Amino acid sequence: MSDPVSKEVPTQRTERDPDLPPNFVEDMVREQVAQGRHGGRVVTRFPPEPNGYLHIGHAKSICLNFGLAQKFDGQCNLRFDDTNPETEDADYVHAIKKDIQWLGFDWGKNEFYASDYFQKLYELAVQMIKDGKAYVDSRTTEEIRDTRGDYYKPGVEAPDRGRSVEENLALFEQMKGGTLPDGSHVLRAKGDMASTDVKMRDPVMYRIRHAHHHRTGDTWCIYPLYDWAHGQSDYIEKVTHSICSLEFVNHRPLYEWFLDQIGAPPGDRPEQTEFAKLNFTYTVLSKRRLLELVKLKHVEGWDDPRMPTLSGLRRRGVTPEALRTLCDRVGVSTRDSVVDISLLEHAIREDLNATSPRVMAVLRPLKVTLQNFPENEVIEFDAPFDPEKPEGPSRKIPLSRVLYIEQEDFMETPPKKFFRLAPGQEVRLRYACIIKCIEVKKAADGSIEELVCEWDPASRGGTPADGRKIKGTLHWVSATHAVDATVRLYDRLFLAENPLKDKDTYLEHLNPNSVEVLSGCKLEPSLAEAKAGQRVQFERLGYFCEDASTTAAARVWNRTITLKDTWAKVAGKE
RNA sequence: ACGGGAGUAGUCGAGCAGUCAAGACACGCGGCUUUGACCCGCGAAGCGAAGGUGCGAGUCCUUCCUCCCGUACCA
Repeated sequence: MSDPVSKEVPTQRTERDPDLPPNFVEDMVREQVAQGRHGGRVVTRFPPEPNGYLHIGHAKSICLNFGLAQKFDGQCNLRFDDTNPETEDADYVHAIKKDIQWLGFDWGKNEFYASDYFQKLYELAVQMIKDGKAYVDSRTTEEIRDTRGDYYKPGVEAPDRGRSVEENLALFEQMKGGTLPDGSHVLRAKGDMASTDVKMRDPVMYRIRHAHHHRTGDTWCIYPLYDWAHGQSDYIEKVTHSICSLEFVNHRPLYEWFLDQIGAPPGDRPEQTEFAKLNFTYTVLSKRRLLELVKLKHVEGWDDPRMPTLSGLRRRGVTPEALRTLCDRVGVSTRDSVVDISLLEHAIREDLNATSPRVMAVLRPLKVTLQNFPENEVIEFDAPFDPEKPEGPSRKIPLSRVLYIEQEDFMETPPKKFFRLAPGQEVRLRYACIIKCIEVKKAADGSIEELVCEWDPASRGGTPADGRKIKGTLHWVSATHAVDATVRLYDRLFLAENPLKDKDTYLEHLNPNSVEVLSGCKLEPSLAEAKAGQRVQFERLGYFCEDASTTAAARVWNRTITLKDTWAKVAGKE
């Protein structure tokens, strides 16, 4: 991440950035570092499970964890929490790594996998058994569940809880050996079946699963569960700050208890801190739901531009800078929150506004013939890519007798304050000249087919010679020079502000018009050379990004986001 | 009913007993404009409730209310 200040003044890097909201995690770490806790070290980790794609919610965690490491000269490990081979896959590993890099973070050599620690975890578990702290329970899942009790009633201890160390050791060895069927036994820690904290009622540490693991293959048939694997993995990696989302607050006592059991020294072990994860209005952020959208083909894949996944946002044209800025702005707290999607949209527009070249494209063409413009003549106008820097880079824009304007920029009987084209009205063609509509040609069905206009040769460049005021300025493209393209207009995927209000019917809130594909769009000729991934602003329309599927013969652009449209708001009220 | 979290404007979110309760987005009004964009002004809007302790309370105490999480051999 660009952080010129910390590079120039490294000694101040741990101070609060006055331009950004402070957050309690950073404040906590700063204080601990000042006190010399963990020897002043800061080691965080981002622990994705490779069973789905990363989404914008993960971006907050990534920014927090990697950001902390940067601010405090520490380290952030990328650790794949791959303890459930039935749902995980190497393809996800690749996608996740690509997304993190795209977001702008680098884990260097610190790429780890929970599966790297299977042997170590196993040895730790054996020690637990030897210490009389764990036992093999040979009942069914149902029996175990039925005896766990509930919120008001304590659980009852398992009959197998009293097995001897030798018997437990032998049984656990058999579980690992591969001769026992899935589900026949589990290894449980001896917690407290009477605890009011249900999580402490003899938590399961290992289960038998004869499943192929994407990294360890068939080496193991017993797999550790989250509560056992996660904390110990943090400890093995010497993580100092294990930051996770609010739903894990309930796990913290167990997290600490397991660390106690394996003898992790109180002064030198990872500490779990929870924060509120990111949620947005009109958005669904849960891997399970996102997977569902993909499988049910409501979208075209994990990287469909309508998806809130990092790969979808990338394809849509959103910049990593915008996402990082957004994460900084929303702050970090312990309060369940749902951020207004407009905050994201603003961050996207803000960055794109500062970085996108301006070009012209007509999405829904309306033919305009300049009656008094000489046939076969072409006039080229110089137009800067950044209108705020007129002397900067520019391109030539050709004007000829026939051109296209946007259909919605003409109205036969315009309402008040319609600063666009109408019969008898004048309007400016951006960077070119003033034109006046003198005739409307219609098809047999009454639809408008073509506009006949007159241009004012004395207004070259768009400035009328007599200084008369021209309120409206339209974007346009010369017909003979236009580059044809397909443009996909994206809108929000869900119509409801809170699509998951009723989790069973959330698909009913899917926006049937979340994508509109327009073909025959007319791009200005400078875009003939554009490459996939190129981001631009089509003036007066919005920010667009050339899609990965584009070819010279079939150009495809995606609309990242529209420009704010005050006129639409005004017109909509009438 | 049990355990654990959390309540500051429409949405996020500063504030940690003592200026008129930051800032951002959204919203409204106005200005500027060869993008009805950007930008620049201005405005409306808030401490979940009730008690209590302080000269003084979002800030401390008590009670109440509301919301979230928790009984997976998922993470």
